[in-house]
Amino acid sequence: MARRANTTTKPSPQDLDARRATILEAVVVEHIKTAQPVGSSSVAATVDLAVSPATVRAEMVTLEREGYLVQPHTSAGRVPTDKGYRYFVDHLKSGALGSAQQHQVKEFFANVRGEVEDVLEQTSTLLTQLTSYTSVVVGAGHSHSSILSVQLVNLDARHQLLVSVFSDGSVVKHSIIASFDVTHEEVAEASKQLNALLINTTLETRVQVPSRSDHVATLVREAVSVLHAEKPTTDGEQVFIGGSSRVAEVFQGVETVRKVLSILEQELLVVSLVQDILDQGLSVAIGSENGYEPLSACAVIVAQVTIDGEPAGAVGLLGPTRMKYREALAAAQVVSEHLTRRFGGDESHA
Amino acid sequence: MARRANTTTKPSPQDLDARRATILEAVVVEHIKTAQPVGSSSVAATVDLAVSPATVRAEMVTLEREGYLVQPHTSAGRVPTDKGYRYFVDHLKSGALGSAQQHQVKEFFANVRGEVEDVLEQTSTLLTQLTSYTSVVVGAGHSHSSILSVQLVNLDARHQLLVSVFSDGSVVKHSIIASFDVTHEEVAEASKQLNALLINTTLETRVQVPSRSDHVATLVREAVSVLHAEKPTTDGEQVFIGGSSRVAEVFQGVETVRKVLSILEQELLVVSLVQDILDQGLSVAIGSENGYEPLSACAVIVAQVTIDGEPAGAVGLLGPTRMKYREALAAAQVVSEHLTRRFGGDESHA
DNA sequence: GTTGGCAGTCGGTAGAATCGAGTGCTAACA
DNA sequence: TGTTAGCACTCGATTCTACCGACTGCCAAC
Repeated sequence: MARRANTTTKPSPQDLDARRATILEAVVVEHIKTAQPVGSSSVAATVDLAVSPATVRAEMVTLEREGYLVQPHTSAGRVPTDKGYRYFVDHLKSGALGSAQQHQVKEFFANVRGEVEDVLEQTSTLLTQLTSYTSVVVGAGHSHSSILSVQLVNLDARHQLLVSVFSDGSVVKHSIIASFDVTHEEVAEASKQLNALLINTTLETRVQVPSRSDHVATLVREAVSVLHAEKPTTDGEQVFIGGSSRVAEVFQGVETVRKVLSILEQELLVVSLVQDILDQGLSVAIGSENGYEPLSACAVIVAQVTIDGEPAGAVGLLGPTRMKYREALAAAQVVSEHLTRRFGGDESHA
Repeated sequence: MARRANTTTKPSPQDLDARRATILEAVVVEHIKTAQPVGSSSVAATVDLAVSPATVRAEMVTLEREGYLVQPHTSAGRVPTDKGYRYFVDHLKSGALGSAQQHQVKEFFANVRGEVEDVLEQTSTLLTQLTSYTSVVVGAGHSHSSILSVQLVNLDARHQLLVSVFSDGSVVKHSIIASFDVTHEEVAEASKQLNALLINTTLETRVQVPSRSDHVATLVREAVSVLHAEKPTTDGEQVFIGGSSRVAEVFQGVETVRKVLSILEQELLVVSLVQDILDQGLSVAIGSENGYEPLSACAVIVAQVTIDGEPAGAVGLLGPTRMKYREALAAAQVVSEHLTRRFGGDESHA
């Protein structure tokens, strides 16, 4: 399934001449390593093409004309464009994780305990440690889960708490403010009716609420409406971001750092960013591909997590366009597989 | 209560000579405004002391000797030290919020809806908008709250979910993995027993668990132990950080930005930072006062939120030592009061 | 005690000179 | 035709110098 990095459909990967491809790759690799423009002689040296710098130069002119490379200025080496990185990534043979890191991942998943949320949060830390990039872990919403139990609890006569448990193990609470004093008996009765009404439904199911105007019926109506009003938010998606300080390590300009951070602050935006990338069928979005101008200096890697074959979240990594794609892809891949295994088909989630 | 900014007890505010105090204040104000070292003539101009720069100079020498000011280098103006800021803050007449901002706060609290967590999170955004600094909102843990209800829910035969509702309106879930298949009847029975056992206790109460070895008793024991194991974490404290991107606006060095961000990433650390400051009886910690070396370029402002007179959280602002103390203090103060009012004595929390 | 005057310090900036990495072009070569 | 060596050229980066200007500290006069 992951023979090579998942690719695009749109910039049909019109294969480059073999030599040109080699040169492009060399430029990308070198630039990722050094962050400097790379020149023809350096390429000629690293690559086993047995050609002179002059020839490389000629090819680089072509590559530049075709938009894979740019010169920051005359008399500098070349730097890959987004298109250049794209080609590189599309033709990247997926590598494995270093064995130390593989060990770390195994170790981690063998030892994490706690609720799903805790695991996801810690996973984001793991990802950031593995790669030195900022990580994003998105947990799916529960809009498709069915309700296992709802319970109304009296905080005091005027305040009730509706606690709903979903089949995916998530628990949601909603405050209800009554316009009249509510007795414990009424709460208990409302709770009972709510259970009868809602168990095994999903948030998308429309239910028939009682139209009477007594206390209990009013409570029930209120509870159902407040529960179903859940949707407009991110429909329960959870976002965990790890290592935002890595942003400051990886970009040199304070202004870039600021822009990227302020994107990361907006969880809804992060969710849709990840979702957009997945929707495009990509596993990597490079520079402008991600659609957010402030992130044009970034590349984003995503890998989906599935439960019973259904998409149920994703892990992501955010770095500079000159990120270490192979390692980062491997890390995202491996971690998402582990998550899929833990929460997916089998029942062994601890 | 807030006639002047809450002060220290330790660096006994040995009052400075009135003129020196004026000069120090002028330096601080000017430096906060310009971020530049400020020179004697500039001070002489801004201040109504009717003295010449030379005199100011003489005083500044004293102030420097006493540790309130430093020169970045010979032939530069002076910059306040932490001690200088401390004096300034201790003698700051607390100002009011600008009327536009006052309006914004009122508006905000008139319109926020949703659960406590949502309100706190949005409050952190509000604070950051009011001040342009990074904000921290800490919600108290529920270790002192009593349990209103516990419920065990069957996810499947081997997995149960313990859902606990506390008197402060918080809801906590815990997964339980059974080593045997559990029937719905057993879960219901365990649930009943748990309620009998735990209602009106707090997490600190030790309870007598059944010692029998049947399924129900085992479930009950497991549930109680998992619930009481809660403590080691931050005992349920919630942290919301708003505007981390402001860090990049406010500090120029990427390295500083990185260090500060990586502190902010560690929620426990943030909680104890805030707690430490409150424990010292401070409302502002300047530079090294906060005890974290990476934050030595920062000042932290905190204001407590109380419920029924009991400390129940705090709001904080983090900026550079040259932050706009008056405005930031006012903002923190006002917001914390609004929170206190909302969640505190009266019953109007919507 | 205050002040004007003055020499001295030192960072910051502007300009010139230099360096060197890397290019594009061209002519020769296989 | 493709490849290569050679070469002139470009242009950012670095270094150096000179200089300016913002301050200070000190001192003598008020």
